[in-house]
This record gives sequence, structure tokens and C-alpha cells, in this order.
Amino acid sequence: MTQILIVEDNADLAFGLSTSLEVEGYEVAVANDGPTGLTAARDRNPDVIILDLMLPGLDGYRVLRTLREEGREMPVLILTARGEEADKVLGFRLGADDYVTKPVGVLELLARVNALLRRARAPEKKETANEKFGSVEIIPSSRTVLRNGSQVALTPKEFDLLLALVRRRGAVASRFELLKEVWGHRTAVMTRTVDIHIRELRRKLEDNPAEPRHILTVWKAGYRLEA
Amino acid sequence: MTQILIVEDNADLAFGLSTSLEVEGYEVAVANDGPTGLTAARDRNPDVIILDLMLPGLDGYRVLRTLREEGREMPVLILTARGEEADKVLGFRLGADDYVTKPVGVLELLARVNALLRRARAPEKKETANEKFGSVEIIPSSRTVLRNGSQVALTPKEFDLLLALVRRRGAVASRFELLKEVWGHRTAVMTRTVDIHIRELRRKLEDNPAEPRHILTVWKAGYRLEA
DNA sequence: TTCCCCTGTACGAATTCCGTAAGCCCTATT
DNA sequence: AATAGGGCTTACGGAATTCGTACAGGGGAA
Repeated sequence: MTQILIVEDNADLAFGLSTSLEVEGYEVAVANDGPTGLTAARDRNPDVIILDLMLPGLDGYRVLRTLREEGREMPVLILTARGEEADKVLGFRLGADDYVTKPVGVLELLARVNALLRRARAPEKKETANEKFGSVEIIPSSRTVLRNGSQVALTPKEFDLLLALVRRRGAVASRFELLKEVWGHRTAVMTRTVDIHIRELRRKLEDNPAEPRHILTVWKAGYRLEA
Repeated sequence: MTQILIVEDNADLAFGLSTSLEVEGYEVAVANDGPTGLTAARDRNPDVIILDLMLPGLDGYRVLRTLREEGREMPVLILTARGEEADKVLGFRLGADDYVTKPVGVLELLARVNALLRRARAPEKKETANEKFGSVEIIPSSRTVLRNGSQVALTPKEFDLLLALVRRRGAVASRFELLKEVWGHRTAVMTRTVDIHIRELRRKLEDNPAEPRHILTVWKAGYRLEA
């Protein structure tokens, strides 16, 4: 979940902003003064900070400078009423990533936050990490699967299905969900397609396919992957 | 040397900007219309683009969109007289990193460009070092490939394709990604172009092209280079 | 010329379908 | 309450079809 921290002493503005951001699917925290904002930034390590400059206790410049001196590199968007060029230049020099002057439309602000997130997250590349269950290891980036260290040849559909199961871990995945996720939104034709591919996965990955210990059937519900 | 491309039809403004940027130690190129700007962006691969929206030939939105569709991810700062929120939102949605409304102070613009550069360069441009797999050695700086120590003649496209594969190492590269990275745009067209060039690479680099050991096919997914 | 990219064809892997067997759940009957 | 049977769900093995990739040759452009 992407976390955004708003450091802003105007409660109304902070509330409006946080609501808009939450609607967009972000998790938002609000701090009303400088010291609280600094602590929150340290504790929560948010993905973006929206920072007011005029704050009680500790002004925004100081908050920003302190964070950067501590080596925290999350994007910071300064949102303030001070529109002098000198202020902006100072803000950027202290390590801000964007500087917006009030008043500003919510849509523009959202767009700017998204732009910062896109840029900051690009290198990270939230690739699905390698997963393991039992003696099986899954490496999504190369689409390979190892069992007891040696490679197992899975067909594309088999691999995608396995991935879909793994992503759910212990939870039940219905045939319909799996169909939708692996085969794409095709009509709800009753087919045994999922079953068949499950069988193949068991055959290739289970020690005893007749008594699966990882890829389990949940009667009337679907399948479940158990570590 | 950090390269900045200015795409701006107002010659005076472009000149003033480029002078200021050069004083700051940047290498600046200027394009006066859309098509020229697009070509320059492709050829020079600048570190930042300052893009006007109202341009002769091809407007800034289109230039930006085309670049992003081609997979070019350099930061783009839109500099324009159009200050409507809808314009800004559109700009960001097309992949802009900043949006500045004329008139703007040179200092602010410099600060914003610097902020973009700082963020974009953080992951440190990994200059593709010499790479090896099997008995093949790749020297990107001279666009040369050696096999068992002797030079192999690759065509430009073949070399670019090989480079794209090498950059991913063990990970799967889809045909679409490769098309985007090596050929640029040309999306949506179902073609065997990638396949054909892969075949050439195998023919020239694999010991037994019929059973490739390095340039592997991943069914339904793409290709993968295995050391 | 060399290089690039398209079209057409063939091969083979992968997916899906079918019929049948086995398993589970519910319920009615003793 | 225990149990046996019916109905529905899932598993299996093989066969047919679909679909993706490899290969060959040729036209077009730089």
C-alpha cells in the first residue's frame, strides 16, 4: 500500500486532501505541526510527503533539511502559500521534488503526486519476489521453477496458474477466479480446464500427486496452496 | 556531460534558456518544432527534456506520448503558457514529470530541472559494462561482439537486440518489450520481426543454433538470455 | 550491395475436449 | 443414530485441435 504523509497545520485543507488521496487508493497520514511531521516521516517512512512550509513548532524547510540530512530520500512536495521565486529555489535546494503554490486544484496535486510516485518507484520495480513452498521454488522474473534445486519444465499456463495460486497463499482460489486471472475474462463456461492444469502441476511438483500436500482441493470452493 | 533538450518554437525564449543552462554547465540542444524535437530526443537521448506544448508540426502532448510509448523514460518538464488544470492533468497523465506555466523565473526553472536530474540519476546510470555469456563477449562501447576471441559481424538491429537481452540477464523479455526497446513504437503490429533477428543471433552466436543454450525461447512469454 | 522486414509454410508444443472412474456430501431409510 | 444410496464434484488418461515458433525466400530501402 502506498503511504502518503501530509504535514499541514490547516486542518480543513489537510482533511480535504487526505480524503481525495484516500479515494485514489492511497493510505494517508496527517501531521499538524513540524515536530509531529518529522517524527511521522521517520516512523512511517511514507512514499511521498506533502509538506507545508509555515508550520507550528518547526518550519517546513527545517523538516525537509533534517530528513535529507538523515539520508531519507522519499519524494517531498512542498505545498505552500509562499510563491516567491526565492522561496521555491530554496525549497528545491534543500531537496524538494516539487513546489506547488496554494491555491491549487486537487486534480493537479494528485497528478503531481502520481508523477513523483511513478518516478520514485520505477527503479524499485516491485517484481514479484521469489516464492517458496515445500521443496519448490518459483522465480517469476525468469519464469522458472525449481524442485529440490533442479529445474522443472512448466508450460506457460501451468506457470501462470501456479503464480496465481502462490499469490493467494493459504487462501482459497475459486475456479472462476483462476479462469479470470490466468485465462482472461472469458465467459463462465463450465469447463474442466482449471482442473486439468492443476493435475499437471501436482504431477510435476508434488511428491505424491495422488495425495497432494501443497496444491489442495477445497470441495465446492476451489483450490488452495499450502506451504 | 548532462544533456538537456529544449523543444520550443519561440527562439528568444529558447536562446535565453539555453544560455542559462549552459552557464550552469549543461550541454544544451534546441529544437524549434515538434518533429525535430522528437527526432532529437531519439537521437541524443538527453537527460532532461524541456517541452513546449504549442509547437509547429506536432504538438508537445504528442511528442511526449510518442516518446513514452517508445519506452523512453527520461524526465520531461512541460513549459507552456497553457495553465488550465485540465491541461496540467493531461500532461502528467501522458508521463510528464513537471509542468510549469509561463512566465517563470529562470532560477525556478533551473531548480526544477536540477530536482528532476537528482531524482532521475539517483539509481546511477549503469553504463553497460562489457558482458559475457558462454564463449561470447560483448563490448558495448565499440559495438563489437567476440566469439571465442574472434569478432562476429552483427547488424545494428542484431546488436541492439542482443544488448536488450543482455541487460535483462536471466529474466524473460517479451517480444513486445523488445520491439519497444529496439525498434521503438511500431506496437500493435503482430510481426515476426523479433523472431527473425533472434534466429540470426542464434545462427551467429550459438554453437548449435538448432538447440540454443544461451538465447532461449520461453513459450508464450518471450526470450531469455542464459549465461 | 547489405540489411531489414514481410509473407507463406511446416513443425511441434500446448491446450482443450471427451469419456470414464473415483471421491465427497447430503439425505432418507431402517 | 448409523448407514446406504443418489447426486454432484473432482480426478485421470488419451486424443484432437489450436496455437506459437522456426524456417525459407523475396521485395524494398538505405
